[in-house]
Amino acid sequence: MIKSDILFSLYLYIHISVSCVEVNMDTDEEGDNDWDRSLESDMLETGGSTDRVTSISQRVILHFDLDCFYAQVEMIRNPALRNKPLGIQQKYLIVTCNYVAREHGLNKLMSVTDAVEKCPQLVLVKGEDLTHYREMSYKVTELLMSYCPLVERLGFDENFMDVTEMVERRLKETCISDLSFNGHVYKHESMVVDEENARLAVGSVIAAEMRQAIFSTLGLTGCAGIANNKLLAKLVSGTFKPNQQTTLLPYSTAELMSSLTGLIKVPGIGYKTREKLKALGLVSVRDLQLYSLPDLVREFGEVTAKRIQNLACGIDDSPVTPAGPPQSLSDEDSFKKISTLEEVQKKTEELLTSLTERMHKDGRRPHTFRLTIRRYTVTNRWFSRESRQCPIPNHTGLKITCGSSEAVPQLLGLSMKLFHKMLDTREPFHLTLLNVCFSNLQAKSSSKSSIASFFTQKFPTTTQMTSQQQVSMYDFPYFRFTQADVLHKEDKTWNSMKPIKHTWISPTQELQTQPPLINSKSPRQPVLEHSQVTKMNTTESCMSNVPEKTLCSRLPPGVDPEVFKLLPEHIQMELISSFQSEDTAQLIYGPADTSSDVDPADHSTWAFNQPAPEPCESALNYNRNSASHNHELSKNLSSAQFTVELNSGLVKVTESHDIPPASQEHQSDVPANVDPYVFSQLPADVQRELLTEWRQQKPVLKIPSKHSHKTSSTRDKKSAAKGSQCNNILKYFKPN
DNA sequence: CTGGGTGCAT
DNA sequence: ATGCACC
Repeated sequence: MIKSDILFSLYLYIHISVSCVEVNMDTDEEGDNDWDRSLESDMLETGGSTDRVTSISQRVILHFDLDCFYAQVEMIRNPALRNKPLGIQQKYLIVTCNYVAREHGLNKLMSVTDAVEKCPQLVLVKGEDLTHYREMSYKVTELLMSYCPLVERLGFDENFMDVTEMVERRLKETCISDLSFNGHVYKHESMVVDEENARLAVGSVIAAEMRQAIFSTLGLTGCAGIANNKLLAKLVSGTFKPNQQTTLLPYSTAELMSSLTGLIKVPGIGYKTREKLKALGLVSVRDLQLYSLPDLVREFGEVTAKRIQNLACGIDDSPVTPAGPPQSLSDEDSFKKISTLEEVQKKTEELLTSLTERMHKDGRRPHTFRLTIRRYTVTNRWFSRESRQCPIPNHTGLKITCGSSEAVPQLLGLSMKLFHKMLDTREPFHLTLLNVCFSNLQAKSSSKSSIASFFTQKFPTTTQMTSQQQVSMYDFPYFRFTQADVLHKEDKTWNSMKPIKHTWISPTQELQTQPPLINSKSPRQPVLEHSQVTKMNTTESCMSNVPEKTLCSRLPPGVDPEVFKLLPEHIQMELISSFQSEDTAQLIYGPADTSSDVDPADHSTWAFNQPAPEPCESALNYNRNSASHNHELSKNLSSAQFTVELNSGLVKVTESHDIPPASQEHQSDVPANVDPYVFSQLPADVQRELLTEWRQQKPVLKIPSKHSHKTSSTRDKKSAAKGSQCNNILKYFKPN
């Protein structure tokens, strides 16, 4: 095979010249195609330089994206909205809408006018108050964290997870022949699990379990993407919507990237960057992949240039940075016009009142206050926010934390001072936005010396508690149960930990008998041996037509562009990646892939991935029968009354006051910091055990952990900073 | 006239 | 400290 020879010489070239890539050829199995596979799996991820550079070093990253999140929350709060077209309105915009509305042609970020024109029956719910969305959002994050602490939030409705370690653990106790992909595999109707893709397959199973957990405990559906980095996981997660999941195999990366219709679709490239790139003549993802890096550096600086070009190639070694409590709390409102000092005062006071309340509930003390305005200008009515900030005096800070009503007037005084720093009120002004923000939040120091407690938190004396997240986890009720329970049953080691799901999410047989989200299809779908699969994809995706000049300028000396051109895209991508100094990659592509659209006929994995509009029946039964009548869904979300008024053919739904929570007479034995619903869902024997423990007033188990992430050193600083506050994260996660 | 958040560059 | 960019 001529092509084989060409590739092999290239492969040798790389081994000789790229020192950071150390593929161990000796351990490769024999066979003609091994070189090919090595390139694929071993060269893409170069992030862990100390790791063995094998496929093992590849991360497994999940991205979760809840379907039309605000709309789902409102439909849970008021189930009557389920089968109506529903739009969530902020000011004049429909920020999101449910899928019934989407059938009428509605979409995100439409103006109310357009939306109502398209769908006169549209039900509108105001969504400017984010309280319920924020609460639900943190419940989702917390639930995911119960599986694995490496969860990063992106906005309210997205979460990344690094489940690499979880996958490794599971892989050890699983036979590859027993594995199958759960959900879709990008651009594949079926995929046989082999050594190369086993980790992603396990990741897809984990993702499905977590989606199921989110659904059965919170009633929310969403999509998931499974890939080797955050960028790709996020990009692939939306391939099948709603309520489905998709796995990206590494060699499909090029195809996924070239399916993007514009640079703005690349997460990390936003409006401004796109405009700058446009000025350089770069419009498509491919344009950016091919562009000269030095020129890009000239425009963006080295760091950004490399980053965005890598992104265009599907390369992203950014770590999953665990969620902590928010680092700032802010509240804002926008409006047509505010032009008098009185209006400013009034609006600021409103904002401060709610913000201060939130801050009080948080428990931490803010040390910095910021006021932001947006002025109306004809030319740039777009952006241009201006802000001034100042330290919060001690006496004010204390009043915020303790909930004193004097806090607001004091802050209002501060606000007006800041306001006058920005604006000469003798001149006329026109504001369209006000924002107040608390930042520099510090956990209130306990009776202990603050220095001492800082150190005990930050540097646990022994190997115990290497992860800052786990410190907070012990204060989180769910974790007390589940981890203690798991440890009792599983011999007190983290490594043998089964997914907490089995003791927490599905405590009853009932729940476990639900139609699983898991792939019901037979794992046996033997079509091709691995080598055949590889070969097939190698030959089918050959590229051509790359401008000669570009090629020559990008390739290292000694590599024949003609030869290089013959390589499949994904190989090229990886090769060029390795040619780059450090971790930068550039890519040479063939003509843009025109088949960017998802094939609607691809229902290969459809059966087990159907959208599930309602939480499973037995979960509902269970909730109805639960002692508290006070489960998550009703307690936190279904407690609003709605009044419907007809208004010029438009149904407006406005929220009235919340119904007080149901009584909790049956939970008298449960400590205040324990969620009765969660408790009620535990197996009876665990309940008894816990009750016994509480009666004896034993302290909650502290669980020594040898759990430590290899990435932790790279973000020690950040983790440490969050760690000092992490006792407070439970304020956000704690039910109720 | 989206709201609320994060992180980086300067 | 402030603005920019991003989701």
